[in-house]
Amino acid sequence: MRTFVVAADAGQFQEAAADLSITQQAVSKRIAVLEKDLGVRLFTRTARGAALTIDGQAFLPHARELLRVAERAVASVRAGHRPLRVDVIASRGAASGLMRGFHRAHPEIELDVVWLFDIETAVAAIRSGAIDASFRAVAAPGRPLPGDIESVRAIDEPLQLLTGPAHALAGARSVTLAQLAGHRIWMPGIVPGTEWAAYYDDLVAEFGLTIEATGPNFGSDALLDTVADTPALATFMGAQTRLVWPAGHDLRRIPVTDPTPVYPHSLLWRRDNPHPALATLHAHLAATAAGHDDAGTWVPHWVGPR
Amino acid sequence: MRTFVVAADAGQFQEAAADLSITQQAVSKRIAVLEKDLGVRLFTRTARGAALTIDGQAFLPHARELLRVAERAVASVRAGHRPLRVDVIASRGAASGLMRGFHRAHPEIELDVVWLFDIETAVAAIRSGAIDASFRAVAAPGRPLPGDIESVRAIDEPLQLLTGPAHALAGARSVTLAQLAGHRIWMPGIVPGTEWAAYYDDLVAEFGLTIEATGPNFGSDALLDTVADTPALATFMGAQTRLVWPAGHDLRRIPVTDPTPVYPHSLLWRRDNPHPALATLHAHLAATAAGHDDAGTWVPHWVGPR
DNA sequence: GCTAGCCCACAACGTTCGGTTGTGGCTTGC
DNA sequence: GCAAGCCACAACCGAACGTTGTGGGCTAGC
Repeated sequence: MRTFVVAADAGQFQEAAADLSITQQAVSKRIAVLEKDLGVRLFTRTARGAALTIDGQAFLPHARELLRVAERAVASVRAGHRPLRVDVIASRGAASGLMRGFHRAHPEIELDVVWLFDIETAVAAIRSGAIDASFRAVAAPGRPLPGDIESVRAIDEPLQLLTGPAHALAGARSVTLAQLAGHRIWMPGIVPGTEWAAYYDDLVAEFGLTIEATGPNFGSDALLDTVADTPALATFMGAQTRLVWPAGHDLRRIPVTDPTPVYPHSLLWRRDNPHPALATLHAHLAATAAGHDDAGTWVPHWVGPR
Repeated sequence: MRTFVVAADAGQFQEAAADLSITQQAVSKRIAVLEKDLGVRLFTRTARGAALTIDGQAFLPHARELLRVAERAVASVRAGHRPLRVDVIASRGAASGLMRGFHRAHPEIELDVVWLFDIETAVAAIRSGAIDASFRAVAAPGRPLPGDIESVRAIDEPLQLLTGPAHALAGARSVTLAQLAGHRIWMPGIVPGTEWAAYYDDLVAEFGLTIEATGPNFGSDALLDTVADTPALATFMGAQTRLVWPAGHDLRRIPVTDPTPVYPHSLLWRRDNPHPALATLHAHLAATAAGHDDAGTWVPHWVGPR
C-alpha cells in the first residue's frame, strides 16, 4: 500500500523506488502483485512514468487512509508520546459517554479507552504508567489509594431498574428502593472482591435487596434478552448507559427513588504523570460538570465527599 | 493484524489458528513478530490461553479499524457492487460540496470521488462503466452527448473575482464583467480542448476579457500566493469553492455582475447503469435543488436549457 | 528519421520470511 | 499425581521478495 501511494504521488516507479530505497524493479513487482490481488489495473504505464487509472484514483484515498490508520495503530502503543489512555468501568456507561464528549470537544487529542478488571488493577496500571487515568468508584474501605494517586469525583450515574413488559413493576413511573425488597434483581457477572461488587454489597446490606449474581455472564445481549422475557427478573442499569436494544423486545427503564442509588465515578490519575492531555481532560471535566444535588441520592459510605 | 484480532477475540492462539486454518505455531510466530515490531507485549500467555495486555487492549480497536479500512479499500475497486463512483471537475468546487452534502445525507452509501481530465474522458468512462456519474459542463458545440448518456443541470456555480489587497478592484463590493476588460485575469492550468477551456474561451470572446492561461499550473496554493502578492493579477474562482486560505495573506472575493458568469455543472450518467445509489443521488439532487433564477447570469450558448 | 534518454517489464538468482512438523515446559483440574 | 490443554522453541522446507542484468517501447531533439 505504501508503495502504491508513493508511486501515485511520484507519478513514476523510478522515483518511488528511490524514495523507498529499493530498486525500480521491486516497485514494479509490488504494484503488479497488488494489481493481481485486486484484479484491476491501478496504473497506465507510459514512456514518461505511470499515471493512475480511474480504479487507481478511487483506490488512492482508501490506501492513504489505511496508512493513516496503521500509523495511529502503531502510535497507540508507542512508548513516550502515546495517546491518552483511559480506563472506564463499563464500555457503554456514563464514563464512556463522558469520554465521547471529550473526544467531540477535543478531536485533536488521540484517545484510547481500555477496560480493566477492577480498581486494584487500574491503580497498578496508573502507577506503572500503562494507563493515564481511570474512571472508577474509589477503593473500598480499608484500601486507601496510594499517596501518588490523586482522585476527584467526576460523574454520578443514577441507577435505574430495567424490566421486561410482564414484570410486576413494569408499569411504574418510578420505584423506591424499599419497594424493591422482595423482587429478584439479577446481575450476572459481578465478581466478588471488585469495587463494583462492594458497591452492590453495600446497597444490598443497607436496603435489604435481593441481588443475584449467580450464573455466568454471557454479555449484555443475553442479559437483556433474559430480562425482557422473564417476568420475575429485573436488573440495575446506569441511567446514562447506552443500550443496544435487542430487536423485538420491549424493555422498561424505571427511575429509582428514596433514595436514588448513584454509582460514583471518580477520575484517578498519578500526580506526576506528564501527559499533556491529562490537563485538558481535567479542564473538560470542570467545564462540563453539572451542578450536583446529593439530596435524595445514595452512595456507599466509603466514597469520599465531593 | 487479522491474526491479532482473531486471537484477541478467541482468547487463545489455538482456536485462532483453527479459525485461520493455520497451525498454532504460526499464530504464535505472527504475534511474536508483531510484538517485536511494535516493541510491546500484546498478550499475556497463560495456561488457559492468551489475554490482552493493556497495550493489547489499546491496540485492538486500531487493528479492527485497519481491517475495516482495508476491506473498504478492496471494495472500492471490486467489480460488480462497488461504491458509487463520481467524477467532479474540481476537488473543492460546488460539485464537490454537493457530494459532501450527499454523503452527510446518506452516510451509508459508499462513495468514491475521482477527478477526470475533461468531459471526453468522463463520457468514455461513464460509457465503459468505470465511473457512474460525472458533474460537468455539457459538451461544447459540435460534440453532442452520445445517445446512451443522459444529463440534467445540477448546480450553477457563480464565478467571483479573487484579488490581493493591492489590486485596483480590491475595494469594490462587486464588479461588472465590462469593468474587467483591460484587467489581467490569470488562470494557469487551463488546457485547450477541454470543455472548461471552451467555457472561458466563450466568456473572453463575448465580453472582451483578457484571460492568461500561460505558465505551468503549480497548484492552487501557488496560484493564491501569486494573486495575493501581485497587484496587477486577479483570477476567477467559483463562489462555492472552499479555499485553503494561505496563511498571512489577505485575499478578496468580489462578486461579478451584469451578468454573473455561472459555471454550469450538469450531472451525466449512463441510462442503463444499474447502480442503486444512482437513484438516491438523483433524489438528493431534486431535494436540494434551490429555486433557480437565471436572470442576470451568463452561461455559454452551447449549454442547453434547464 | 534516426538516436539517445528515460521508464517500465521480464528473467534469473539468492536470501529471507513464513509456514509446517516435532517437541518440551507450564499450568490447571480431576 | 497424572492427563489435558495451551504456548514457545527448534529444525526444516518452499514460497515470497528482493537484487542484478537486460530488453522493449515511447519521446524528444538534432
